[in-house]
Amino acid sequence: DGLIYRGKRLVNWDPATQTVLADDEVEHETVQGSFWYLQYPLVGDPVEINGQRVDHVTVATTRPETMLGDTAVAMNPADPRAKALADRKVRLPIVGREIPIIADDHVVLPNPESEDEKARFSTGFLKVTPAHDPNDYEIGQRHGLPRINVMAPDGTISEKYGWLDWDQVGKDNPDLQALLGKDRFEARAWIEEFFRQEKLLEDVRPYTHEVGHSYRSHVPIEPYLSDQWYIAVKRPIADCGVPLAEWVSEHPDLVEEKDGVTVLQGTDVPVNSLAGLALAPLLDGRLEFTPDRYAKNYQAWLENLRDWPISRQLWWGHRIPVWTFVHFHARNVSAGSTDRDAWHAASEGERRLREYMEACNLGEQFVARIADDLIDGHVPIFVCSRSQDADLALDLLTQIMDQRATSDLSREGLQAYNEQQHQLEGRFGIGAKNAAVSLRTGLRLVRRDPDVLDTWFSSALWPFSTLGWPTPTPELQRYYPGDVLCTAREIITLWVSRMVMMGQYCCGDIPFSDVFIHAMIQDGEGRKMSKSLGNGIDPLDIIDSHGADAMRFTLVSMTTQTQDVRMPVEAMNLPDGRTVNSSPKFDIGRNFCNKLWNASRFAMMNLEGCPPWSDIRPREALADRWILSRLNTTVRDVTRALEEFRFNEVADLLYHFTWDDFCDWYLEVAKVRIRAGESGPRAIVAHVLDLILRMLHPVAPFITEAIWEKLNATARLRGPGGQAASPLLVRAEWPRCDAAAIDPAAEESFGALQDLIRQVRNVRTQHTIAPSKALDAIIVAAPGPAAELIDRNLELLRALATLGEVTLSREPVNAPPDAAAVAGRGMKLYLLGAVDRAAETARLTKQRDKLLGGIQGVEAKLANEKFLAKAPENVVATERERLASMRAELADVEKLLGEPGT
RNA sequence: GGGCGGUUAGCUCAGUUGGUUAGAGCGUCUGCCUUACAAGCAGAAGGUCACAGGUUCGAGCCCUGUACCGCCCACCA
Repeated sequence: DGLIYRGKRLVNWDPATQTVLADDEVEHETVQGSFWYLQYPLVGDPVEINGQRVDHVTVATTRPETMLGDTAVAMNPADPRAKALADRKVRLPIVGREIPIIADDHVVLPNPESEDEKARFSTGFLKVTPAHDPNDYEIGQRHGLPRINVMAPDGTISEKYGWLDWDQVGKDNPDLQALLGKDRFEARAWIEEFFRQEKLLEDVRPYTHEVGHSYRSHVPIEPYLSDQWYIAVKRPIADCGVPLAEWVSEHPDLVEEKDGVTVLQGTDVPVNSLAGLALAPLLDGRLEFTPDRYAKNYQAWLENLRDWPISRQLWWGHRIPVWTFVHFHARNVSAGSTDRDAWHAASEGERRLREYMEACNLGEQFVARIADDLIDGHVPIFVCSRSQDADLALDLLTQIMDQRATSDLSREGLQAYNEQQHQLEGRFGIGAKNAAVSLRTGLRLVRRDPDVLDTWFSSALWPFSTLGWPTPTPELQRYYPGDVLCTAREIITLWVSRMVMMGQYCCGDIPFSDVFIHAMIQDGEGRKMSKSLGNGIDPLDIIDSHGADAMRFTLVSMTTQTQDVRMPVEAMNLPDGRTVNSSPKFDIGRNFCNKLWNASRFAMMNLEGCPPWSDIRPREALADRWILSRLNTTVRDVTRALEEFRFNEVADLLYHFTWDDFCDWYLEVAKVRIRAGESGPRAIVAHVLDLILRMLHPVAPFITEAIWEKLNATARLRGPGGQAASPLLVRAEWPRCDAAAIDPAAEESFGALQDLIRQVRNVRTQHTIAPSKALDAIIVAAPGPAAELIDRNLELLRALATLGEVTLSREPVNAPPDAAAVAGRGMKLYLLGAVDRAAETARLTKQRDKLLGGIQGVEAKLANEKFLAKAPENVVATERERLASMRAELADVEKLLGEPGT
């Protein structure tokens, strides 16, 4: 579609790894640098400005070493000195090159008072180095300045990479000779020293600024003139495979016409450009981010996108499927010929190449493009392969050979290589490498492009290339598009946007509809984890120290909607003797997995031969109704949290349901009843554990799968529809909430029992009564529901509160002497034999004070007429009820305080 | 320079349209090897919700401002 082109541009060059980087692969770091003030002498007579004799201009720079490539000095046309100085020339020190003073609006006028830091540091004169600075490149284009590249790709000073006037300025210049081969930072020091000695260094001022660094090597980026492949991201595509006409008519509010092009509203992004294809699904709501604030990042980036350089000078990666040809015209177009001749020859070459490819039935499968640079005085023709037929496979094999040093090849390998070369020549009628020019086409294959694709280009294809694209495989049809992408915010632009872009372009649809952006883990001090700091955690070490499920559970429980989470890092000794970075955070997951395992062991010990869950009806026991109510509430809430990407809530809900409700309460109740010979609790234990495992499986896959296997064998589980459960948990159905099982009355009643039990336990602690010592008790409960509740659950109370003889009285009784008492929800419990009066008084007093505090608060609220007038009725009613119940409770407590026992 | 997130118990973090006396895990204190589990059980202590204003009957939550920590984006004179 003509979207890929080749261009000589200033790129972000990493001199350490010697590759180009995209804009978003550049990391900006604050650097303590300097401003150097360099004097460039005027050529010819001095000028008078405001009565001052001026024989030089002073430029300010943060990078003195680039002065070797200066081709102009610029000043603002509004500068009062411009009249006298514009169109004069200066002589560049060291180099001796005479360069013009030009006028350009870009130059910031000096102003020591300004808030703009640049204005404070500016002298009004800007050295212009088009080959080594992006701004200067622009100025150079505006003024037709030469681009003199003074550096080699490794960042050393070199005359070999485009130092256009080297023959004039360098040949007999000992200073420049001395600079050759010096690293850019050595050259900086050398040049500073030169200016100092020549009394041309006016000043050096400290300056803090942002400098781009390579995300790979972390060395400062060098803006470098280089040939690279680009993708045009805002170029309209004639037929982009997406039904855009309908989309435009359905979303008139999202588009506008600009210069005859349909662009997205408020942008210069054509709807049928790559950027437009990625942006439209966000604007129309098909693509959603969670948390949604990240959508803004995505949008802003795409709206301001510049063409994407996709070639990289690396070893690993998809090799760019491009061959370079040049055409040798009969008239021997060679060095010295005019551009026009070269272009003509290339057009001729392209025509003949097309003809030739058509004759070989390859015409449909290749695209040729003419680029604007020369090879040996010839305009090259780039051929990009699009197919995977036998001929191309042959090429590919050849190219794989190319990538190895010949010395690495075995004799057989070398022979095979040569054979491939011959076959290639035979098929194309042209030489593959060092081969003669084809007489038939006049074309010479110069080389296969040695570059590879940007890793993010390859990664952009991931959602469909992994499924066999472009072949319409069953996998592709089944799994593309997908649903959710879960990733980190740092690659929203690098990866997410490119996947959407390529998915739209190549498959006509977005690869996923939801993007979940999780937090980034930092160390305990809020720093990014990094190899150089040594504060990172290796997941494989955590698997050794805590286990895979423990790690996963902990990470899920940390996955909130926030931007960062901290994880304290601690060294830890492993049993095998290694010391690794770990974190106490993972204890959460480990302890929980352990708890689950132990609870399952208990269940398994009791489930042999238990009746199937579906046979246990009706379920009358309070504890059963309670745990089933809690279970179904949990199913409902976990499902909802999962659907809304609130992962920490999923982990939290399951943690507390499993540990608090199931283990601490229901299993304790079940123990008592199972020992008493009841079989109901066994089936319910199996059922609850079953659903816990199903819900927990995504968060702790290994341990749940292992337990499930045993549980299934023991308890013969059923699916929600009553059918036999899948033999593997990973394939088992997600539980459904049984709304009918949610039972607020049961939760209320069981809550009352829990309250009572907890209070008794509290009394025991306060009175330092040995936990094993059973105490007798008298419970007073009003006839009706309260008495029923106690009556039906006496055994349970005895077991969980470690009580001995328990008497239930439906009538008030006189407080027994030497009894502690607890009260609540219309019940009173006298704990006989708790004799510590001081402790009892302290406990009850504390309870009373707490109640008094609460009552005061509510009373104040209800005394406020504005509250009564303006607050919703139900809120007022709730407050009234609260007050009543707290008063009743207070009355009980005060009565107990006044009783002889205390 | 532009944008965003955070500041809640000693530590790490929840807190869903503003509505009981703000929660969890770890740590701390007390007592327990109770035949699933001491990596556990039971009980307890611990908070001026960063600061200053404002809106409201009512603010951890909404608004304004300040401070500090951190992240992202932006062409390095």
